[in-house]
Amino acid sequence: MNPDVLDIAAHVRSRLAASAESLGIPTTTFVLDRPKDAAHGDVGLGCFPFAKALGKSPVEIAKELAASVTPDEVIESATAVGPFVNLRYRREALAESVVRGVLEGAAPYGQWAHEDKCVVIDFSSPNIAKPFHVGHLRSTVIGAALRRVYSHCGWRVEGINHLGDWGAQFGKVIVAWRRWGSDEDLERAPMRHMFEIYVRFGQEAPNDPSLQEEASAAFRALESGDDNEERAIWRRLREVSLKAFQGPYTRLCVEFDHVTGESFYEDKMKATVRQIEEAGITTLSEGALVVEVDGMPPCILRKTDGTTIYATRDLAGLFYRRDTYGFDRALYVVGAEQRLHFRQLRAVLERLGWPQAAQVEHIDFGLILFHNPDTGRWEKGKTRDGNAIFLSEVLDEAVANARRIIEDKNPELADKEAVAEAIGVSAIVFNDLKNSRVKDVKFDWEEMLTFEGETGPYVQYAGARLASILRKAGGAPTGPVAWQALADADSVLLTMLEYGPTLQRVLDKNEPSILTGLTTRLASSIHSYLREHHVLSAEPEIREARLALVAAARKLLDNGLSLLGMTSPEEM
RNA sequence: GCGCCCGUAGCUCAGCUGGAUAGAGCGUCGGCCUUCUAAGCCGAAUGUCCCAGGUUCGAGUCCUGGCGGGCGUGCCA
Repeated sequence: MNPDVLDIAAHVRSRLAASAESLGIPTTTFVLDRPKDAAHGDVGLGCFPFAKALGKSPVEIAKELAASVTPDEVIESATAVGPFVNLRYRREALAESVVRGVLEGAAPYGQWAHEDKCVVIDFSSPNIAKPFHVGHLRSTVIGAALRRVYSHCGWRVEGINHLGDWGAQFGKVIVAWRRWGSDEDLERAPMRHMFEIYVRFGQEAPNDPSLQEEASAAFRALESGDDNEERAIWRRLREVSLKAFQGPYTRLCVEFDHVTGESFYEDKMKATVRQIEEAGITTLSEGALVVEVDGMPPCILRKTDGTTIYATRDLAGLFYRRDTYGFDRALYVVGAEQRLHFRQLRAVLERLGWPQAAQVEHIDFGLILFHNPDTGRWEKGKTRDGNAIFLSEVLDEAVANARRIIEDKNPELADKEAVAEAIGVSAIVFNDLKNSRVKDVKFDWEEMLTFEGETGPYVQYAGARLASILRKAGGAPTGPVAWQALADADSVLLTMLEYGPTLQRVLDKNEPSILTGLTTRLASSIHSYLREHHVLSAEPEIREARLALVAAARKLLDNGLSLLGMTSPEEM
């Protein structure tokens, strides 16, 4: 933290710890949190865990501890309420610490100090044989958010788009292209066309066994390494797809540090397999080279037909990442249906004796479910007519909705199109990041296009109101601020104070929804505050203090949203 | 069959390392725009935290066993 700005949370923690120590209380198990009832105080500490060690009741300990924490420039009071010690910040200390902390970009509000830690995040990783549909949204959006949060918190981050650009499916793609591909259609609607011929392959294969054989042969030819016809087709289709993906990535503000697909490991696979063989943990089983793992099906390294499988490529990727980046954490933002695969990978690493095996984590997330009106249930995979919903359609629909609402609510708005894009796209991102990862997401147009309540636009709207006040005031105050004037803003300030711990929890659990929740609560406290407290018409001293608060809240909201991959329009 | 995940208000979900009276949004009902954006605010009603045991001073949270749903389960990713 900026040495000029006092970190009041740390201050309270150390004051409490000092008092606790003098009473013989072990401070390792300190759990400070915000009391459920705000009337109790700003920070609470339950004394239950100390009772056994001290041989006293929690109530008694709370009383003693509260008595030993004397007020100072930060702590207004420490009171025992039953078994809890509750502290109250001095309002001016709270306001100054938070508002200056944010405005001056001090950690944890601004960039955290660089740590010598590296995280490798594998996310998005679309299969380039298939269109970029809504199913890819989750990995993309969750991974991109994690990438930014880790970076904000001082980690070195290697965000990798591990494209699905290799594997047996490309045999099918190549054959489908040879039979039904059209240059003209590929030019006009590349993803649509590739999807169509891929689907056609799936439809015709059951009636025509030669297709499947041809596909296997094509992948063998591709994997042979020769510069043959198969490779030329593969290269061309890969390029076209990659270009087509750039559209959604740009709209979603998603960036990667490396775009290295499975094909990147083509020439590293042999060495990987050899290393694992040399470790003596492989066996030959039913014609395939496998690693047996406890309580699970074996992990296959080389199929009976001699070609590799995704496990081989993921292992090659892990070897590469370890050697190249020396990661402390390796995250795979991949759907929950691949849990077994990642448990197998980790088990292989453990058998290899990797010390960092436990740091290889599958960041799993739930499925996107579609409503089936025939069964009345939510089901995996397809929409009713069997068509995949393209991500760009979803974004377009949300933007169109934003456009309609702007026309209705704020028709005078300048630059409507850009604002509609910002609102629509962010609404989709927010919708995907608002619940915990593991929950399945029900694909519901109505819910996604709702802009009221706990939604992206709700949070953006709070930011736009703040921005509007700042605009009218001509900016944030520059002179000294009468912090005590913000005594009535504690709900906003205390919520802002949670920013640091929230980011820490996002990292601990690899769970962006925790941050989404904070932005919602911050927006909510802002909306309420603005209703009760007028800024521009207040007495000069109060007006200046409130402006400082408004500037800080706006900035923090903006920071939080950009970490999530959302934009905050100045007006909406 | 086995493994893993989920089960909290009518619906969608929060609930942090077990701790204070289980909370939001949507929907319902009732208020609030001659003051900085009503995409908003305020209020009301709404609970067998799936069930049964157990551990604990204390369980929505931990353990065991059920029930319901989902995903996966050897050469797709």
